[in-house]
Amino acid sequence: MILRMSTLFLRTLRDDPADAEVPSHRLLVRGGYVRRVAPGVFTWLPLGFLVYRNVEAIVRDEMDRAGFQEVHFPALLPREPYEQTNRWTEYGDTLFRLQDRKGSDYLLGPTHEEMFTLLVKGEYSSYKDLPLVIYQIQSKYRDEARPRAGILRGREFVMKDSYSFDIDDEGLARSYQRHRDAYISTFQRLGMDFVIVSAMSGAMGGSASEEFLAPTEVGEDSFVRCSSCDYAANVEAVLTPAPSPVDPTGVPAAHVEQTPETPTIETLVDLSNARTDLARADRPWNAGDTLKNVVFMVTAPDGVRAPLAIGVPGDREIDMKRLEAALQPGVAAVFDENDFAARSSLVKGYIGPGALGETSSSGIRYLLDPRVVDGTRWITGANEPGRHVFDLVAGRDFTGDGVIDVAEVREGDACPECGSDLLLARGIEIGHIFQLGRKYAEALDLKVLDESGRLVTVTMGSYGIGVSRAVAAIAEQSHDEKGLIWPREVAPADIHLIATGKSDEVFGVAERLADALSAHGVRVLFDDRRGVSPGVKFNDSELLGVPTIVVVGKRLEEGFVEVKDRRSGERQDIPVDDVVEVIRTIVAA
RNA sequence: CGGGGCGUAGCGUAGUGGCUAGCGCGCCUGCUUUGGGAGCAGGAGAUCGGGAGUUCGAAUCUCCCCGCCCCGACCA
Repeated sequence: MILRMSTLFLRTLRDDPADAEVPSHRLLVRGGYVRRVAPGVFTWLPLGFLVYRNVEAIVRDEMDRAGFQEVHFPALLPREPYEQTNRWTEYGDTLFRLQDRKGSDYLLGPTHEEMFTLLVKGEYSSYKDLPLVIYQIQSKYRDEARPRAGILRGREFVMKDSYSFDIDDEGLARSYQRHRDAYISTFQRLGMDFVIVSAMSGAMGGSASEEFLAPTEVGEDSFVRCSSCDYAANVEAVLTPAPSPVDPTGVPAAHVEQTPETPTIETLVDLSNARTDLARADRPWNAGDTLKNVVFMVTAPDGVRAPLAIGVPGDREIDMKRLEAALQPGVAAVFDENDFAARSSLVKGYIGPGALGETSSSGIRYLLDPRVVDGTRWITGANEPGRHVFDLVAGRDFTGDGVIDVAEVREGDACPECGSDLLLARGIEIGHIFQLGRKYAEALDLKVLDESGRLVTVTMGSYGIGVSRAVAAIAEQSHDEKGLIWPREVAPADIHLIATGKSDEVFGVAERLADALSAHGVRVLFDDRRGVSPGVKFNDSELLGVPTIVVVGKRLEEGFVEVKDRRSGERQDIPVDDVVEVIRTIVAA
């Protein structure tokens, strides 16, 4: 393959596009790989499409190797199946909806659980047909509230989604593991740095779930990994280990104190330390000694609203993402002025356990952070303006209605597996595998006959890879200040051959070199443009990011061609006659 | 949906009521140049996001609408 830059449909930009912030977006646009068509909607140009297809080919190859079978659904789907699983409603504004000329409702598929389930239902009816895994690589549509970062988060994107169908949980576990293994090989071949983290299964429902994240600063997902063991989890799924109960013997009885003008944790701590009668003997009070009670209004999918109070140590905020994940499919919003006005027992800034709990006068469900174990003593609200209660002991003086693990996760928190420090980082979600279970099979009545002739509901798994997103994630992980640096497996070409100079000699040698390499299966991007200055060609080659750059130019007089490694910058002069062999070796490595 | 920023040629931008909307990149023609985004000369390319209004006169002021970017909310 020879791509000639003299005729290639490509225009690189000297300036960064004004609307691109993250490196992958900036470089993919500057390098002429993609162009924006509409918010979150992009066109792949020739070089970009080559990279995209390489990524897609690797994903497909690994699926096929695993024994999975490819199908292809339409992107345009009817409303009915999504009505049956309630997702026509649950997906909300994110769903692209449209109508045909008769006024019938359609949608552009955001994901295809329903369609796969119905397809299998229509064809299979026996346990002998299972297990089955089918997949597709298809454009997905989600009307995101805020598309961002170029193709990293678009409204149209390509996803590989597969679905497994098994008769029992053991089978599902095996299908899940086959995907996990296939994903590991896939991302390794894509040349990506990735971590596998425990995840919440989210809106899809289901149980076991892991995400494949590409660590990078621009990632939208936060995750932790342990500094010593191999524990890793999305922050939404991090488990906070509960400390052992403390013996409260010797802690004075709870006592209410006047604490005027202390509606915040900070003012409360300051006042407690400033008052000699309240100060601790051994050390100053700090925010972690206080118990902060935050009230939310939770809206269930059926629209029913109920308040929920959560008690966390005062030095921690509640992480809204963790809260949302814990409350799925309910949605939480912080109490607003109207909510407070309707609940006179709640004194904003001074809410305490005394007014909370299902058996209390308010009847508000009250859940506690795992750190609030029996015997721990707290300073907390006394449910009257300007008053707090001191030495309130969990288990002795108050109890919650349960535990909820939604406080913010911080670097240095204890690993739930081994207790070492957790490290916090960000990543791009490039793959997600999870065991759906029977949610969709039940909703759409997918059953097969088992060995004893009884109808049993099939159990399913769902597994996605963001194919177009992976292109951007690779760009994000693999670039420098000059441009992109593609891993060879996904690069648009193996070598970027530059002919530079005036002489026909140089161009003639380069032509013959391009032919020879191409004949050996080396993919050549050939800068055969006449009259373009060397600086432009060098800069373009660095921007475009083909892994090996070969220059036929000045040193040809002495019989040499330069071979440069894009990533390391290392260059070597190779005698003309040896170049083909040297490059073949590099490409094969 | 809330907060902030912005919309002038393919790209990046200047221009706060007054001549024909300026510049750089890119593009076209000619000559020169050829190892780090070349030089000279000539040229094409703009309904100044859209609409309404104020005014003798609007890219510039007012109102409405549309769109983009960032942060938050939301989201496999």
